[in-house]
Amino acid sequence: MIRIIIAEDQSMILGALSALLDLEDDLSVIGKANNGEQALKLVNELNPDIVLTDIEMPIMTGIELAQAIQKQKQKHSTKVMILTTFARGGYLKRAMDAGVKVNLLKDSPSDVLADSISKIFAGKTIVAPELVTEAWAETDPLSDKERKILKLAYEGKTTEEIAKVICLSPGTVRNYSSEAVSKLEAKNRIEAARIAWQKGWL
Amino acid sequence: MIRIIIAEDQSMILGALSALLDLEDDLSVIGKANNGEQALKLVNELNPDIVLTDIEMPIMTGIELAQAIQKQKQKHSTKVMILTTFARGGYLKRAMDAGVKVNLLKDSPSDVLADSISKIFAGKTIVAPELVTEAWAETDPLSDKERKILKLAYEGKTTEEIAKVICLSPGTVRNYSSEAVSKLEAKNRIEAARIAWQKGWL
DNA sequence: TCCTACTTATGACATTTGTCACATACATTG
DNA sequence: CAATGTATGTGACAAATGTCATAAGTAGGA
Repeated sequence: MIRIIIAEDQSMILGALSALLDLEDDLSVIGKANNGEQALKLVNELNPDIVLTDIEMPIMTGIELAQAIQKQKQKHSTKVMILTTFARGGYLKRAMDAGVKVNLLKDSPSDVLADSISKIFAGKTIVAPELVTEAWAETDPLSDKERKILKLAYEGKTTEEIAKVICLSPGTVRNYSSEAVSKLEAKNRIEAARIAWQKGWL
Repeated sequence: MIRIIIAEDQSMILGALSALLDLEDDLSVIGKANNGEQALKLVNELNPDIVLTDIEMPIMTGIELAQAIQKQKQKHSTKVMILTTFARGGYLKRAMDAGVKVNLLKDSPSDVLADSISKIFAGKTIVAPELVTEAWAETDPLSDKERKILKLAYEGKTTEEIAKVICLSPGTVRNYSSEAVSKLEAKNRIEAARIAWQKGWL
């Protein structure tokens, strides 16, 4: 019997996933968490065979969770598997297109889980964390100030107001905002803010 | 046996939900759609008992779907049920106006969901308690054009682009946007868009 | 029919943004 | 020290946005 902990912030999915996986004969969901932090705690308490985690979660992301577990691996033998979609751009997609076998952990527990997952969700798969860190490396090009400025601009604040909030001159605020716009290849700061927002950078 | 169609743009949730509901003895998921348009087509083909839909979807939102179904209700007896993550004031009112029978949050446990479905089937109306407090929020003061303009502006589109999309002159677009700004007592169209968005008017 | 309301449009003007070239100050490093 | 880099600021100009007065066309009601 493979003992599993699931981490996923949307409780609808969390509930559904655990209910469905529990139906499988050789799988048992022994813990559920809404973010990486909770999951980490559960891992240390329960020492499961596998942690199945989403990537985007508040407080502690799936990637951070994977790293934390990796760091203390002498304490337990838990493997981290990341639940993801093919649809994402970048490295992972290219790897998939080239027919690379994504499930790097070639042991039977992860295979069983992978099978179950693909049975349940078409188009979904689980992968080893090492892969995803590469794939997710579309890093935020924004500086700290740029990020803050976009955020405030997206709330409808004027340049003056933004300047006051972050203690810079209005001119400098415009310089940074202009920088951000060109980095994100947007037409104006609103579009830039939207792009950054969608990528989860704000 | 209650026959259900599900509309939801996140395929993860779509899959989980339908698998889960299919487990119930008295429920049968007969169709899945990624947006309101697909759902509407399926409704007309399959005449289900219940459509379970998300609100925010591309092409056609859940509310628009509800309105479309309400409009042709003599053709079929389908009931609409809305499942949403973020309850923003104004949603409920619009949903009710469109004859929706239920509003539920996505993080209600799934047995509650299944339970609700049966009740809806029996003709009852259910609303998530979280929504009731916001239920009688102010009515949307925006005209149709104003709403559309704010929406597009919030995506970072320029006046010119907006004008092209909705087939008006740039000058008129600016007039409407100015109108909207003063109606919502905002400083500029971005702030106006944000206000409207928060109230669930976009 | 006339009146009114609504939609769409224009022009003029002020304000806000976007862009760029260029300073100034400060810290780091060779 | 001199050289370099980074954060910040200024000024000037172009472009986009916000505001307002006003007008043409259209539809509906009295």
